[in-house]
Amino acid sequence: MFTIGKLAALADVSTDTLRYYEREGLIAPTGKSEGGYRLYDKDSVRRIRFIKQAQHCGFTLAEILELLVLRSRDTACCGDVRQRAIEKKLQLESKIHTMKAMSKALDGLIAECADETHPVEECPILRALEQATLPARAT
Amino acid sequence: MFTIGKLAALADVSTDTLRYYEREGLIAPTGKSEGGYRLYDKDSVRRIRFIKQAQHCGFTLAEILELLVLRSRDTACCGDVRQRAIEKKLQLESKIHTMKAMSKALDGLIAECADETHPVEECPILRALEQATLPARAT
DNA sequence: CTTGACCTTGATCTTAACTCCAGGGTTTAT
DNA sequence: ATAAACCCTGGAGTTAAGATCAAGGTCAAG
Repeated sequence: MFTIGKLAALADVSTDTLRYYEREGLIAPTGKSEGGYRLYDKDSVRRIRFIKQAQHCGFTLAEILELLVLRSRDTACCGDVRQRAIEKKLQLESKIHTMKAMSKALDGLIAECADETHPVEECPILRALEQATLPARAT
Repeated sequence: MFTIGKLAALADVSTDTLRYYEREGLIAPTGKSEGGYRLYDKDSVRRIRFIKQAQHCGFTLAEILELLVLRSRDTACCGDVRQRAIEKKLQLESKIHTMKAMSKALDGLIAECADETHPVEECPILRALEQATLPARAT
C-alpha cells in the first residue's frame, strides 16, 4: 500500500491529477490511513496506466470512464470495447482528414507566395484569405 | 452601412461572435449610429471572411490577430506572412503525425480482438491498455 | 519534540472560442 | 402610437483536463 505521492511517482502523474481522477470517478483509493491519507495498491498503478494509455489513443476521460465501467460489468463483452475502439478510430481519421485539408490549403497559399520580398499589401496569402470576390483591393 | 445583425447574416456568424471579436481586437465597427448601434461596411465583411478562412486553415484567433496586425504595418513584408503559414503547416503536420500514431495503435488493438464474443474479462484491448508487465491477470 | 516532508479539503484559475442571459434602449413597420 | 424586431452593456456559463493556492493536519527521522 502506498500513499498518493508514491502512486503519482510510480504512474508518472501529479497528485493533483490523481485527486482529479478520483473526483471524476475514474479511480478510488483502496483504503485510507488513520489520519485520512489515501492508500493505493498495485491495481491502482495498473488502472492509472490504463487511463494514460487510453488517453494516448485519443480517448477522453469521459470515454475512458465508460471503458472502465464496461470492464466492471460482467454483462458486457469484448465486442462492446472493440466497438468503442472502432468508433474512436473513425473519429481520429475524420480529424486527420480535416487537418490534411487545412495543410493542403496552406500549401497552396505558401506556393503562391514564393517571392518573399513583396510588400505586405500585395501578399497573395492575405488576399486569398480574404477570398475577395471583389476586384481585389482599393484602399 | 449595416448593423451588426446584417453583418452577422452576411458573414454567417452570430452577433455575439462579432461582439466577441471586437473585444478581442479583431474587428471594430466602422461607425456608430446616434443610438449607439454598431455600423459596418463592406470591408468588415471581408475582414470577417478573412478571419473565418484563416480559422479553417488552423490559425487561432490570437494568430489571426497577428496576421491582421502584420497586414496593417507597412514595415512588414509578405515573407513574414509566409513564414507564419509555414510554421502553421508544420504544426498541423505534427498533429497529424500524432493522430496517425493513435490511429495505428487502435488498429493493433482492434485486430487483436477479432472474436467479438469474448467475455470482457479477457478482452485483449483492455489488457493491452493496461500494458501489464505483470503475469497478465489474477483477480 | 520538533522539523520537514507529506497529506487533507475546498476553492479558484487556466485556455479557446464562443454562448447565453438580464435588463434595458432604439428602430422600424403598421 | 405602439408593437415587433433589433440593439446595447456587462457578466456569467460552457468544455476538458487539470494546476494552483490556502490553511491546516499527519507522519517519519533525528
